Amino acid sequence: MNKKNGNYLTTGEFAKLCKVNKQTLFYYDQIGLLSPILKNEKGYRYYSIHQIELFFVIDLLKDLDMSLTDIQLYMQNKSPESYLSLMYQKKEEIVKKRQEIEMKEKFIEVQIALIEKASHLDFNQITLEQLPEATLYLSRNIENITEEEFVEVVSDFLNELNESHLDTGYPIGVITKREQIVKGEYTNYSFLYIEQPKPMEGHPYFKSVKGDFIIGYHIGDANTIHQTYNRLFLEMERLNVTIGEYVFEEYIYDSVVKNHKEHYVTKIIIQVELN
Amino acid sequence: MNKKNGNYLTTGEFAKLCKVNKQTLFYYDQIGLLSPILKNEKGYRYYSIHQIELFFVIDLLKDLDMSLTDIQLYMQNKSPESYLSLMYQKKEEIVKKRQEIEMKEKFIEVQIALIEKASHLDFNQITLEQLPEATLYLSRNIENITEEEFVEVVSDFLNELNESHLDTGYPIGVITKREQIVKGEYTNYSFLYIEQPKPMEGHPYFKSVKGDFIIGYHIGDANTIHQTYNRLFLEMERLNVTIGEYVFEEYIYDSVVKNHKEHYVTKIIIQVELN
DNA sequence: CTAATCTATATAGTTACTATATACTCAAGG
DNA sequence: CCTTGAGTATATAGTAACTATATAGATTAG
Repeated sequence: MNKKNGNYLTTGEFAKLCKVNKQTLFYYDQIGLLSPILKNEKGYRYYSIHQIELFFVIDLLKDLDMSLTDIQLYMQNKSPESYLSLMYQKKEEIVKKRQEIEMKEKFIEVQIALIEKASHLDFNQITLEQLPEATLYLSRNIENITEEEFVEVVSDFLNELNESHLDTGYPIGVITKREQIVKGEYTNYSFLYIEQPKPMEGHPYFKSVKGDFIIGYHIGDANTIHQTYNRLFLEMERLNVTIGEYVFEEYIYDSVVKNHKEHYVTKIIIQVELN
Repeated sequence: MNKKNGNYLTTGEFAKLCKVNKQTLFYYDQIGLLSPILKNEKGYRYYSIHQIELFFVIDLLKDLDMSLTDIQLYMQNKSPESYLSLMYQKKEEIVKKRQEIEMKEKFIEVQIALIEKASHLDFNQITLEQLPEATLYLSRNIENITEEEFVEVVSDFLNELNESHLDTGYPIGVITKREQIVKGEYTNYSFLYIEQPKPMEGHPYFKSVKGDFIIGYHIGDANTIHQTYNRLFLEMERLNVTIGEYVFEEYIYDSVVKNHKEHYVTKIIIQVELN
């Protein structure tokens, strides 16, 4: 019996249809997950085209993070009823997975937009700008907070971002109050924030900002940031503006795109009042 | 120096934020992929919250099937430019991935609908039904075809299904011509087909069917199907209808939901002419 | 009839974790 | 101040699901 009456596929052929390595099919046969419908006396395996549907289901379940052991467990006791309940369960999982993919797609788009924008900036320029309304997703207050509290605030902050399907890709920024800045306490932050172009209605911790801002860029590690603040203060004096309620800092280039801290770039946005 | 001035996270804390095993972070540090920004004299690791963005990028790239070695290769020579081109490339990949997920979601929905429908059928009933127009995606002709040609036809058939983003989840059916059926050659098929509720315009190999059909179900292995055909012929005689041009066969229950061939169910749809 | 190409089994290697064993460090309570 | 329990560290072994390699037999094309 070689290849029988036509409608049979060898391991190599079946592997090609499944778009998978031949060894994988040997492996599946070995563990008894998917065996050819017949083996001839020489040990040659022959698959039927209908088996591709079973392979497709296995592949789907695997994609949905089901282990081969668990798949086999299902396969050993399959029935239309158990298949149906499995599919209902996997339907929920795949919806979640699709949403995650969509968030990641959005993340990539935002990253592209941000880096494109950054490449057109002159980091030596200090500008006075009137900014339109922008919405920021805020963390709880982090002033004079303990170690454990800080961890919890950050944890809640990031989890909520995830669970509410908010936009990701924007950098985590920090907000410092005027009183800290004038004391030279540049790292005594009050809030963390992430920009949200499309905020969800009725969600807490959103802050809208607009008005006049002095914008400058600090190149280098955060511990030399006072130098850049001093340059900004000089410019503010020259322009006859005074510091407003809040200062915002966000990374333009960080460890994601630069190898050395000396090349990191932080955008500093100082709220100001015109006199 | 323990935990420094607050804004540092221990390995365990950072792991929790990243939703990942602590060991994974040790491993990433070991291979130099993501190291904490500082280690104290006791070897304790301290991460900054900003490092979560780097972790997120690593996680994203990993999700898009990039190996840790390749990610590291990128990380060793990163720049805004290379990051940008990487993101453009990954954007294409994630779009493809989303489409695949969407197809699989559709597959699950179709499977649920089919099994739900099947559970309401009486497999002993033979019915004469007038079916509305249905569209079938057809393979090339497979009559008297060689082994290699058959493999290629099936391969092309399945590939096109995939590449054209056609609906999946419907079973692979077979079409047999009247002349074969009357000779008792029930396995000399002419085409493979898959139902397509929403066919794409201008696509070749689509066949629309409607009219009168005798519908019955064969329970058991394909090699005993002649028995069911005989039952169907008797019923056709009783109803005074004669066999039309084509006969369609498709699995209702197969190896995906049943363990034994004796429990497989094949739906047989015989085109008929009323007299 | 022979060479190229397929098939098979057996075994070792790989990736990215994951678990375990052992030891050190630290913060909190009695 | 001491202890206890939780956290940290390293080193090493184990795991899942392949994937590659080596060796040998079978089949097919010219």
